[in-house]
Amino acid sequence: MARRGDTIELAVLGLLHEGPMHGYELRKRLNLMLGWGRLLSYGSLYPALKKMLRNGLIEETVPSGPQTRRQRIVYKVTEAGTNEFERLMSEVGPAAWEDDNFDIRFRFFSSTDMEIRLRVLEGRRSRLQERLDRVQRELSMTQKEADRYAAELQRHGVESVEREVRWLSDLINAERGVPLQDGRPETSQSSKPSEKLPEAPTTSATS
Amino acid sequence: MARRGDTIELAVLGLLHEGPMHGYELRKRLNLMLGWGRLLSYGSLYPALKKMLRNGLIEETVPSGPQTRRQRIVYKVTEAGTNEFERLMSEVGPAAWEDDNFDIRFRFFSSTDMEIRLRVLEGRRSRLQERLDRVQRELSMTQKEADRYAAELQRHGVESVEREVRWLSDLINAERGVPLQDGRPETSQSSKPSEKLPEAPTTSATS
DNA sequence: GTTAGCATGTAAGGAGTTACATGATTTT
DNA sequence: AAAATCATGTAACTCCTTACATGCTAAC
Repeated sequence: MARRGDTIELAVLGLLHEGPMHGYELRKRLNLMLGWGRLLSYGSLYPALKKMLRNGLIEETVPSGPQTRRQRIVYKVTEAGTNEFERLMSEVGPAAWEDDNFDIRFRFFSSTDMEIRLRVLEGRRSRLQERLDRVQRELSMTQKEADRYAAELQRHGVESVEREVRWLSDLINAERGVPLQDGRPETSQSSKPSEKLPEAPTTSATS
Repeated sequence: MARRGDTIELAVLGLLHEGPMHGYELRKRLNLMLGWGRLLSYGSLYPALKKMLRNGLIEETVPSGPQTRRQRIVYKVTEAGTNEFERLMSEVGPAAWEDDNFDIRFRFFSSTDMEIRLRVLEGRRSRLQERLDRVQRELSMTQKEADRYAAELQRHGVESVEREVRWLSDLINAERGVPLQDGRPETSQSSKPSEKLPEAPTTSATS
């Protein structure tokens, strides 16, 4: 389970956990956090919502009060939905450290406990590290890329992934409660996540 | 035209331009440059090659010399393929600055002239800038994101895109022949592409 | 001899985008 | 009055991934 397709589901469950919402609103929020890349289309959001309705993960209510705007369908999580959300969030396998999937999970990290958080963070880090190693290894076997643009692309790519790895390391240290950690002094100006963000409510919302 | 699906086609044409190759080899190289993300599967490469064969963009030859390994099918570009490659590379519309598409184009920048390069680079930069503006605007409307992880994700996302924008700016300056440019002094340690990489062979390889 | 890597393919299925379709409400 | 934004949805299509299927060669 937890294949790529469950990404939207996880995100929707997480967002609805913060309060009932209608589709349009959901899409806007999703686009704000989803990968900074492509936008989520209605053509994939609404069918996903219908599917979740069928599976009983969410409920729809059409508010009959004074309608400011057009009829809006407000969704909220059911108990089954909460269970499913917790189940999905506690999956720590490879699927959990895929790009989009990781971002969503991270966004809702407050809903899991530290153990899960650490596993996901470390999983993602080692996945990125592998990628880096593989590229660097294969790069040394091939000739030094005569083309300047190809070389620049490669350099930039490696640098980006390295930054990402440092970011993850900082987060892992913060989770473990390491206040600032010495680290390698030359790269110490890397990121330093907002505060320290260690300890956090271990309670997963079981309302 | 130039929808998402043409990305593989463009990449294959570009690579074969640097010399004939068989599928397995092609895949390896593609994976080295393609987005640093997901790997390209055989299930999408081989069908793509077949399609290009049908369209006459490439030719296959089974080398009958001493076979070290198993039978390998070596592909090379046809004249039609070269034309198509040049046509694709000179498209400067929005599709050209999509993530993967941009990377591929950049990789083969040597095959186009500076005007095209500048348009693609600037297009991508403004696309990223838009994204940044939209997020920052919507962020100021919503409350300040109470959740620490949500906030951290946002911060990191913004920072990454900002870095990308600086990278593109440096490249644009380099293209224009600006040696180092003053810029804002605090962010001057940003990237500085390998050399200056201005001028480049305007000749597109016409076999 | 058996595992690992080279090498090429096909079939089924999933996920999401594009384009279409509709209509209310608010702002200019 | 027009344009923009809110709001929900469907159908067709494209693309890619997964899993399967095959078989050679090199290394252990």
